[in-house]
Amino acid sequence: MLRTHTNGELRLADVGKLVTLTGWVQKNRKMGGMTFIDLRDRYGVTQLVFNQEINPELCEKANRLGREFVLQITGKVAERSNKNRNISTGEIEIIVSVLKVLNEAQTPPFTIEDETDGGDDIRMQYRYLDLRRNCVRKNLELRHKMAFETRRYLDQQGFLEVETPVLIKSTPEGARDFVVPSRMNQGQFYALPQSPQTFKQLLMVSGFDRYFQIVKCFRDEDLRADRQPEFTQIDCEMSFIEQEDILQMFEGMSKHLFKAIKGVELSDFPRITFADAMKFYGNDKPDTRFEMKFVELMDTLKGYGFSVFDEAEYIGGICAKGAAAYTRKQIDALTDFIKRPQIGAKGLVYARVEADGNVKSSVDKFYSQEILQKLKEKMNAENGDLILIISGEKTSKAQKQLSELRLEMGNQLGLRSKNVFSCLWVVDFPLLEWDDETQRFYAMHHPFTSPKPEDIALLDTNPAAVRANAYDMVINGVEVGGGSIRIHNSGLQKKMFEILGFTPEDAEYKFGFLMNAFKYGAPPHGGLAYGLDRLVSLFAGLDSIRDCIAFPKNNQGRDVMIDAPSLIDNVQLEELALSVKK
RNA sequence: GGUGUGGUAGUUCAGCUGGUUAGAAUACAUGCCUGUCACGCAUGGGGUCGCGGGUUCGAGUCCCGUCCAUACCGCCA
Repeated sequence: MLRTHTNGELRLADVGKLVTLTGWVQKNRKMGGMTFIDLRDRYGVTQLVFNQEINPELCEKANRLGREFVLQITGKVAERSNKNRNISTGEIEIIVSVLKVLNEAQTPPFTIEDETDGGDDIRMQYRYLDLRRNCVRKNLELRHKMAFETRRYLDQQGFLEVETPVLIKSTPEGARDFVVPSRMNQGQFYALPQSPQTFKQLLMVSGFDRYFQIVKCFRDEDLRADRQPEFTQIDCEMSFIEQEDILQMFEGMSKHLFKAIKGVELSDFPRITFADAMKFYGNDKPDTRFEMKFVELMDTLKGYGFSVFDEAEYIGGICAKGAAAYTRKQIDALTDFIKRPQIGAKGLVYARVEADGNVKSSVDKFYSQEILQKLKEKMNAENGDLILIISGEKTSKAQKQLSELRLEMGNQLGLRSKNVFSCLWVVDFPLLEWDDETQRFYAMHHPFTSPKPEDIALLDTNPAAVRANAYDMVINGVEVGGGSIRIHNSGLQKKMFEILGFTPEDAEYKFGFLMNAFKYGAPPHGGLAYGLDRLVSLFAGLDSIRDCIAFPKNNQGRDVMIDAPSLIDNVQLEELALSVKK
């Protein structure tokens, strides 16, 4: 070993020991007669002292050390005369007697500190330096701990981690596949898995009744702060279970993680149906850290000559507690916010409930105080509250807009603290989703999701109304996981493919292996997959999942550090029998 | 594919209504400094104002195009 201790472990009790440390120069403070160097590694920082009077040559040598030089030093642990209470090793320092430069370093393009002077771009380009920063390293440590606790919990519950292949078959349902050309089978392509979905179902057929895998998944879609082209799932599947068993098992896992990692005891997760989530929050992943539920106002406000409302298919309001003091300027800003093209609302109606109980609205022309009092009652508003109302010609669109407004108000009123965790299950998702553009149904979850038994009859008459045995785990408005009870009957699976517009040949070509497997005794099964990146971000209070990924891609799907993707040379193309369009 | 924001020193940014030699902080270098820990003080070097075109006597600033970054919408079974 090149060292006897790390830079985070020496304390007063170690005073007098002769130690050897290694690490990077965090800071070199030259005081003239003496020099202090902060030596950093992953465990912390230890101060080194060099004294001109005691050892002038060594002190001179220390003065020439730049940031990020790699050192090995030997010296005696001493108590500091001036202690630094801010760091764990702040009561001691090392009086260095031997100094060896293990490697020199160029000056890094940004400072290696929590409050770095580097922007995102330069930090990503030099990610290996960025990862030296305390705050970034901590995120990866948290990620490790969460993966470890996940394995511990699932192992205790009898789950087996089984690896599934990464080179698989392209089945372009849903997200676009990343595709890999085959050299030995020219003109043919593997796809990278969007999830190990079919494989974990096959493992159920094989009798691995409790499977999990912490696994990379790939989707070739546009990126977001919470979306990377490659991301990690905690992928789980169980046999001989019902929906309730899955919810219990993974609610238990979430509770375990919160307890083990954050020391937080969670109470049981409330459950809300998809229909109610849309009705009360306009969102299938509601942020339930705060109430501010939608109140539908068609009966209250329609038919009084205000044409915008009279012609609306939906009128809905939220009640912002204590926000009646909002100025005209603030309300105008909210109006601008929801009018942005991304949200696209036409306008915002507001009603202030004043201190005396009177309601003052932006549509007083059309509504008497009597009606406004009814509105106040319906909204369950108290004096000092602000009622915000959005209407629209299409219910789903207006609810979406109101949802954005609700979240923004939550932000503005400070109701979305990163230290509060509100978990719930959203259940009873629709099985199918109609797409106007292609004039066909798509599976809302995926084509292996089973319909609720009581809704199966509707498959032929009203497919849009069929509910699925599908569920999402939502924490603080983040969809951290989702899953379903699967179809385990080849006949029903065949019917699903039919409804989804697959020809029998198509279904056979893409998923024949699965339907075939179901003929050989498939057990009832179902599962769930967590987005590990999102879960870690949530635990760490990060704004972007990039911050908990060691080497993430940028907005264009590029790794700017290694400069990928890149061109390949003609020899490679020829081997693959590919040509690239110019 | 679309909308918004941004691109100026190694880095993070300021630079107004177009007008002298483009600034600050930090980083870096040199010197001074024996208890610093965001050390301090002094001095210094450092610029293709993303790129191309246009308007103008004159463009970092205005216009057009383009590239890059970023947030969001579409997309994400």
